[in-house]
Amino acid sequence: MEQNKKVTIEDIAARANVSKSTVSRVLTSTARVADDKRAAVLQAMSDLDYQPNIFARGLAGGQSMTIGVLTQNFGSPFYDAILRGILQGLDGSGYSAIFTDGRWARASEEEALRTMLGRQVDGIIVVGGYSDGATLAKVAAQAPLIVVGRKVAELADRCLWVDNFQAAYDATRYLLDNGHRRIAHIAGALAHDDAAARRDGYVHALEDAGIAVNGDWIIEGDFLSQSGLLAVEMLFTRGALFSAIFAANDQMAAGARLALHRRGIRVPQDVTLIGFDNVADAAYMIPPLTTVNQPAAEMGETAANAMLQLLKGKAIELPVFTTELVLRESVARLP
Amino acid sequence: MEQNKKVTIEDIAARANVSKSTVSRVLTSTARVADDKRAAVLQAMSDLDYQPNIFARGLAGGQSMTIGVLTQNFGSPFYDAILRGILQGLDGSGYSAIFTDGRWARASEEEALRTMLGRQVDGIIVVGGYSDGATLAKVAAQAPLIVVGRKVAELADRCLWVDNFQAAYDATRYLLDNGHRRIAHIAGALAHDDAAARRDGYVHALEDAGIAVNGDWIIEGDFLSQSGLLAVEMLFTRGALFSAIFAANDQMAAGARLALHRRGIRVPQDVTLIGFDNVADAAYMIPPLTTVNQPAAEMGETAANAMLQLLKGKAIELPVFTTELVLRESVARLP
DNA sequence: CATTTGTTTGAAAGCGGTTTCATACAGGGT
DNA sequence: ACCCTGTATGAAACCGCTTTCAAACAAATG
Repeated sequence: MEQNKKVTIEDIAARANVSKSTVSRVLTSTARVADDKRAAVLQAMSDLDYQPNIFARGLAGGQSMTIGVLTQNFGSPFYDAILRGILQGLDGSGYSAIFTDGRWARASEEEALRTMLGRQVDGIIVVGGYSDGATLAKVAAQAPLIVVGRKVAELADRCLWVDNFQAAYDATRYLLDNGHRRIAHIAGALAHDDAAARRDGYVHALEDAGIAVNGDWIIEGDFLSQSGLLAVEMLFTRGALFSAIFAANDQMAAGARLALHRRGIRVPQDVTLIGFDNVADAAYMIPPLTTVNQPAAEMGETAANAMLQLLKGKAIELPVFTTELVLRESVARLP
Repeated sequence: MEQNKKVTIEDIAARANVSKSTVSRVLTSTARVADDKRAAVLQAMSDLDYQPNIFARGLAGGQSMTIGVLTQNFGSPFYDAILRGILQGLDGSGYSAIFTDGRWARASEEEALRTMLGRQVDGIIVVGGYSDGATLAKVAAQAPLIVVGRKVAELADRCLWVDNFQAAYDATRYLLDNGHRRIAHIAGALAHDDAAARRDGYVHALEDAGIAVNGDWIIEGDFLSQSGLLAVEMLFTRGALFSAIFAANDQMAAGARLALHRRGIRVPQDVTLIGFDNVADAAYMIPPLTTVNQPAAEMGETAANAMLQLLKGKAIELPVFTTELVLRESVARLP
């Protein structure tokens, strides 16, 4: 059952009465091969259930047919959606993805990048992360690089991102339009550019509406549910009398929701809640959460396709992804 | 910035005044090397920032230092937790993981397995999936194989699983102990062994309690939230007067929860709800969901470690993972 | 018919490591 | 001294495929 140990190109060559070279040629279709020989080779390959050895190929051709994906915090709904999109986009291309987890720590990220390079990946897709522009630029010099979910100044044309500032501004604006004036914000880890941009969007929307921003009403979380819960507790401790909360992501919104629930505060009748990301679960929160949609899977897929283009040596033009507010049931209109 | 194109073993050899062979020896530590030469080699390697070429190594040594992970439905919270565990377990071992998504379709699964084998992965970890035992056994003959989250008869000693029957039995039993007699079940896709086992556990618990099982009260879902919602609608359509619902996973429980919410039915005051998996979000549902915990990340990590053992040629002894009921706030005690 | 041009094909040289095998050398024993 | 062992090292073969290079042959040109 396993003596089919290794069928090599040579076996195929022998069976088809041609040389290795010819077999290789039909394999890579880099040169014209007479129809009959090509047929013979193909036949032999299927007869012997031939499977080219990726390593030999990689060694000789310099192509690994592998693209490395650096992700953070594997298992978070938003990033996973991006990853799924990447896998989807790579599907059928002959390229496989190898994942490494940077865990939101600069050191492991750089380590991960090194490993990938050492594995001769043909390209690298970086999803989020903290690694600085200079580091990424250096990596980009060694292999095609695409950054998704983040904007890096040094690599602007290789980044796939959404305008977090504008999205947060719009979300806040929506709250204002619904009559809310006392709006608290649960920010993400502010070391994140995304988190900072969202906070800024919130701040500017308030300012533009002529509302004084109260620093006490902005609590920094870490994007995890627990921090959303804690943030609400903190707000109460500070005596904040808010009518609405804008959370920088859905998970924190869920945490906030629970904190409110524990105090018997109804959403949206007593307090309005709005999230960010539109992860799958948001639609099943109680009540279903109004949130800002980021087309995560689509971004991942686009990243993969762009990478494929890059590998073919073509130029790429990255689209700007737009967010949109998904209206559900967690926002109340104030009289 | 990128002319360090390729530092090869030969460069190291030259710089350290030794032969390729010696360099290789210190690289793989397969043979004794004089201390001074070893030092010289090490020095040269760090001087030149040497990074061995994985492909050359794989070709020559037959080791790819890669382990393939076949997953399903990338992005589902439960499976992602397992994947995270795998990554964690592999960390620092020198092995990297390459992921492929089987999408819960037999055909793509087999396709994925083929690709992995073609990529000469050193081992394969299968997470869930439908592929039948015979297929997996065949794969196992070609590379070390570990199956997690599923029990395959042909490969019993290579499977990491939890006793779904017992877990479901216990969960149902818990409901019974709390005075519930009218318990509905939202099953997973029954083509899944897991889903079937959970359903059976539910059925047996009822029978053992002398309660007649009503087929109308068992609705088959597909493990996604939406199906949980639909299931509840279906139950109402069928006129089921249940006091509790046991959902085969947390996502369907969330869907069910929303359906109840829409009808103004309170949980747990009016209807009790219990889930399965204990995904991260379960603790943040409204109310926090009582559910069966499966140590997903731990299972993943164990799978990775077991794989590492297998690759070292050691025998493995897979632990049996136990589930436990996580008591939260979605279950009410009936008088 | 000789010569040029073009196309298909095979031989052979890598790609960068690992591993076998033989050699050189240092000790040990008698 | 002489032979036997044992060990560190280098030379060379090899892993399976890609790719250059040149040869062989066919067709086209004058």
